[in-house]
Amino acid sequence: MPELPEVEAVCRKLRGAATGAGVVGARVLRCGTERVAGQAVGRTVKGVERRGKHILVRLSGGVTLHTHLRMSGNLYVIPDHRFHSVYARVIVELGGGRGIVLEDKRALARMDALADEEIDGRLDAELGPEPLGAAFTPEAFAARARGCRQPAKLFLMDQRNVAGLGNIYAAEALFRARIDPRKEIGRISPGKLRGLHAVIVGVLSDAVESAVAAYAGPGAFHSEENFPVAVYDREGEPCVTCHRRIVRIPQGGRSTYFCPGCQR
DNA sequence: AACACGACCTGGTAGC
DNA sequence: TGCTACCAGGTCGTGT
Repeated sequence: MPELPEVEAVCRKLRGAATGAGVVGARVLRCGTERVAGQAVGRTVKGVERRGKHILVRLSGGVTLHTHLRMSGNLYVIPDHRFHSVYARVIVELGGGRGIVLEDKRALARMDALADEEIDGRLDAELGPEPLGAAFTPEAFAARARGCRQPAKLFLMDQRNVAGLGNIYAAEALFRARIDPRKEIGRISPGKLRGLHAVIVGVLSDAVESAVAAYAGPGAFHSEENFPVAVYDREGEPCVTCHRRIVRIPQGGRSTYFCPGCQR
């Protein structure tokens, strides 16, 4: 599920619920990383930050709980750490009996405990600018794209170019910008590239709002009631603009959806 | 260096 | 109804 907007919703909820709480224990269920227990206990939650799709729970003493939800993870506070879903993978026990639970049906999500500098340095090296941050300017985006041979969709999915876009919002942004996902990013006109930059910001801003509104914690993640998806998972349906059928093609081992009429 | 592809995991569902 | 096959909002490691 989680791309930047959903991860942002998770972070905001977690920040409100966990900031100030003390960590009194940690249990790694099924599999996971043992360092969480060793490094986190006895510290206090100072805050929760997001970088791309990564969640950073800042603890006292310069330690960060780093979580990536991958495809199907979720992270939220439960009132009693003894009562958790069968899909819980890590439980961080908080003072007062509450708990932060990392939950994932597919067991792909990861949590680890690291020194602040270590995780910050790693993410800074791996990730491009925050698309909703000041560093994500049209000029920086164009500079990154210049000379690049990647198809537009793969370029957007690459976290080194923009941090936080995934399969859905990359497809939606390309639809709004009317760009064929197969088109080499370096061959897109400056005007269209500027338009793409703008719709990335627009799509993600809209999606953050709807994700925050829709995200309840356990279970419900979906923001599609609020965020209208034009092409994603709509193979064969008529395009909302030109009524041609949406098609699905494989790209980088994933499904890309687009309108062959509008996106050129 | 750039790309394709399988691996990681398990659940949901379309189709027979 | 029951089984199978395929698909999944992400990333990493390996091989070409």
